[in-house]
Amino acid sequence: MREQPPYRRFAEVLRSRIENEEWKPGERLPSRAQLAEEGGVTTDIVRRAQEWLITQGVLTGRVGSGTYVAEQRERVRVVHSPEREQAGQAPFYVDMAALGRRGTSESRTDGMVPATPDIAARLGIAEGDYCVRTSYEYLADGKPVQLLTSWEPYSITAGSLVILPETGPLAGAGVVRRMAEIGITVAEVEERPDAGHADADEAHLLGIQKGALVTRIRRTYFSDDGRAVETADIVVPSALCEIIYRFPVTR
Amino acid sequence: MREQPPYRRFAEVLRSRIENEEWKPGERLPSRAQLAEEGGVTTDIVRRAQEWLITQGVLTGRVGSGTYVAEQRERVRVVHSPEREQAGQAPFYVDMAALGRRGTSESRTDGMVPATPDIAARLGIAEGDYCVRTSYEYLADGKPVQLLTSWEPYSITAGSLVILPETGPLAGAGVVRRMAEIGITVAEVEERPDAGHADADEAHLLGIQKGALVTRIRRTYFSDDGRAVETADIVVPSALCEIIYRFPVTR
DNA sequence: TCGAATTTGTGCGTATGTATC
DNA sequence: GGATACATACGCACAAATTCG
Repeated sequence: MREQPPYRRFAEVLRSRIENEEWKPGERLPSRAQLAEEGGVTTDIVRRAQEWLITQGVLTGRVGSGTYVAEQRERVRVVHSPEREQAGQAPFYVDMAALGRRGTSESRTDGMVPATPDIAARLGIAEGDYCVRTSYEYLADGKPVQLLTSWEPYSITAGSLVILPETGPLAGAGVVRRMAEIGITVAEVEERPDAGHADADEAHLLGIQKGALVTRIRRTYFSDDGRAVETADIVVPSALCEIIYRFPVTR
Repeated sequence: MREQPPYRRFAEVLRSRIENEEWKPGERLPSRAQLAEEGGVTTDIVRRAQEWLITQGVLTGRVGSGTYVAEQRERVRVVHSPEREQAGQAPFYVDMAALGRRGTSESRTDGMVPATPDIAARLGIAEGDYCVRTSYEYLADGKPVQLLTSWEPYSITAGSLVILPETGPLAGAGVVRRMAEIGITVAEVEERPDAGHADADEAHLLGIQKGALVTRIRRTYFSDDGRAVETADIVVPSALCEIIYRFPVTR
């Protein structure tokens, strides 16, 4: 085993000082100049050590302010299972109720937008066909933990009371319940998770570091006649949410 | 919108030259010195541009050899659904059969190992209790696409013929089938996907870039009496595999 | 209210390491 | 074994954001 470079050695020094609670979660570390001085290294070594610990989730940096010990918020467990989908409310609220947390959301319907090639393929409609797009920010105990953007084909809900997902008596009821209202039975759900990094906007909305690991889920609901009735992009930050799929092994 | 830095501008130059098929997938680019010369930039700008395109999946670097246009292999679709689990073979082979590809695997049983705290918690056994650990490398048409390490409590399979997963007549049969052989009914599966990066070993085994995005799945099978009978760590590289969860919305 | 000082973040060039041919 | 090519580490300069007087 070869020797560790200076910045990694200094990172371990910082890590052990944090583990000894010299600085507690949420507290600010001394400036790079001070740490470099007392550690007998250059400020650049300190910077790289902090960079490394930031990617490890030990520290967080705030430009112009300082470097802080990361507060490890408990990860919210969201369980994706057949049972969760059948409740008369959006899946996220089912999860929060199960955890004894207060689940809320802020939504903004962007109105009708033409389908991009990707969205058209996922919904099985023609490119340019209109969809109702809605953006959500899901909060657990008031803190954001997930982002979601959904698209519904205009042709399905046109003229009905549920055309706008988050207005009227069925706000927050979830796709399954809302579609049932207009005579459509949602029978199946498909989720395609993929690893990715948070962009600047997502990081800002979620209160996490830019570039932090996220799971992006492309979810599509299908009716009993096989038509796609809704598709959504879900951003699940690894630091805040734990995703669990649970289903039976049929026999 | 502010101006792009030089390395990003040069990255776009390279990207457009690749899109114009000046260099085709799998081909080697000129050396950094040559690209820098003809582009009127420093070799460092070329290096950063290539680094950026590597993270974007456009290029791959091979130390000592050169920088190559990435060959975008078709992503293998692995569908995690209740139905897939009931077949009498390992889930991966079911996927490959559905895709018309040749699914194979290489495995190595490490024998009995004491359970780490994490594994013990997942299997509901005491820390230090013995498990049979087995490592797999799954191949599609001979190329590696997934890594898997499984742990089974020794207490469950002790004395039976299925104690070693990949020997005997039930090699490759999958956990559900093997447990059935010793009178245990596997009733439920739980999967916890999380975003991550490939370490050097994983990258080497999978033939991908170190640090490439992967989804790590912690999978556990439960018997009908609620006991955990197997748990596994699965590494799914984003560039090679597309994960799909599909299940009914029960009613 | 505003501006200067402080602190973190980004970009770049050089030197060195390491794998390949 | 030498030459070549990419990868890593480091130091410096400057930009961006915040803080505080």
